[in-house]
Amino acid sequence: MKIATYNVNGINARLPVLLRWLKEFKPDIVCLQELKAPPEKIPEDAISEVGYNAIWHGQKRWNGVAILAKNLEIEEIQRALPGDPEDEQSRYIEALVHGLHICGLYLPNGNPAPGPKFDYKMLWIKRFKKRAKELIKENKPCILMGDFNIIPAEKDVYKPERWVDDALFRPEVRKEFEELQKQGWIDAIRFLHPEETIYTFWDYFRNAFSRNAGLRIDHFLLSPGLEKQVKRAGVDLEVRGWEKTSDHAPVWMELEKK
Amino acid sequence: MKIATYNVNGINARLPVLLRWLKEFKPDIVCLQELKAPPEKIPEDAISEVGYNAIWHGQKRWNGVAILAKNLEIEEIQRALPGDPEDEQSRYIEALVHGLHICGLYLPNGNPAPGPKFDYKMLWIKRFKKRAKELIKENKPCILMGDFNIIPAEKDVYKPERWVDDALFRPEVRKEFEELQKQGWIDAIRFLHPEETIYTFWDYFRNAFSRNAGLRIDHFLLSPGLEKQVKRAGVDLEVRGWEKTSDHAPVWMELEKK
DNA sequence: GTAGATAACG
DNA sequence: CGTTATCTAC
Repeated sequence: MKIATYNVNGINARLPVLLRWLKEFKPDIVCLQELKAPPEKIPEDAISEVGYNAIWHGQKRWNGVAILAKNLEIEEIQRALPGDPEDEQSRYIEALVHGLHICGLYLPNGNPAPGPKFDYKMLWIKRFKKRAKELIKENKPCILMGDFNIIPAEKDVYKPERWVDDALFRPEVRKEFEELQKQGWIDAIRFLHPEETIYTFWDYFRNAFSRNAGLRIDHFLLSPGLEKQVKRAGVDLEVRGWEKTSDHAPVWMELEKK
Repeated sequence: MKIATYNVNGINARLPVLLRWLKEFKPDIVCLQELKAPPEKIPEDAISEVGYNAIWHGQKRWNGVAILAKNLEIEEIQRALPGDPEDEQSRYIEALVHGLHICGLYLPNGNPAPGPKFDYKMLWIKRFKKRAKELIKENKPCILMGDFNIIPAEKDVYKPERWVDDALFRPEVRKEFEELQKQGWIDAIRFLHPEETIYTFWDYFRNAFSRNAGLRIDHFLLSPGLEKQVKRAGVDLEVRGWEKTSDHAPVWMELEKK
């Protein structure tokens, strides 16, 4: 069972790349972020034609998350992060797929920090931690996955010193990521590759990808015990090199049967 | 000697189509309109690579005219229509090419009429007639060519009754086109094809091209005597059917040696 | 419908 | 840099 997360940066602009990736890399369960399309403009038919079911939470211009599954039913649980009925941003979706509890998230970027956007990010994280704690208590296999917009540690960014004041790397944000792990969640990529330099995002500008000036901000957080079923994980770097590609690469992990 | 006029509707958006047309149809002298690009963004190198010299009069967003010539020198005469130093719109360019006096023009659309835009159109036409009269007096071979935004007669529009109040077809505008002809200028297309239905423009919307819901608004006006050298003229309809094409088709005429 | 400019967001 | 939306013009 191959599970992947991919910030597409515009599902319609990315459609050829997305479809090619689905066809060539065949992930079983996928969380997408930054659809940047209203619900009615999600290319459902094209996704269906390559064999995927899908549920999504889109909004007019920005954000937007989806869960795709290949020949598997997707049972939606909720499509909003609890804790703030006023929150209009479509950044969260939760479903049961193949007995797995999947939470797809697109955590706020938060820049510039400090400021209202950073405040929103911190509040969003607090709401998310609350939901994460509930899920831990359920004691069922669960994955929190998506674009966290959090660089967990110095080794997850090409030049840490340049990022100290950035909302993706500020100490209070990293601390929240640590606290999630203290709840019991396991950072799958780091669990399998404790020391390796692994990036999932490279800015479009200044040839960031060819210079490998990247960040690791797309993550899988596994509920306790699930790590025993994860033997392989990685980043589809090749996709980041395709024409008209996203600034993120797809990130994947393989889940073995118990 | 093949001479052509083509409203490209954005020279950069149209570059593949323009280059393909130049390579396949090999016009010797070309007037372009609606470059929609500032002078520094005219793709000079690409045009040069397919064998054309060029001069242009571009402006930031709209309008913009150019003269291209294949292996021929272009001697610029002026790049503004005389008569209003305040006029900022780049709609006129004049040059000597191969002994021919070429005036490339993009006459204002003028809609909605009545209104300031229509007033500007009428004033522009008056200035243009003045220059045209001067050119007639010079008694040298000269062609006024480009997008006139004038439908000369009922047979030049698919549904005349729908266009009576349009700035392209209003009686006072048609009258000005007639007056140009009274100065001595000869409408080359109509001279060769007195009765044929010939269109040069089809709206993008409502499948105007496939319904042949077109207009004839791109013209060649020949100085007296030049008509004897023109034996063939037409519209490159095929180009209007290409991918990412302009709403105008290229219009051409062939000039024989005396 | 299409193009270009601009603004917002990342 | 690059995506989407809005605006303007045609």
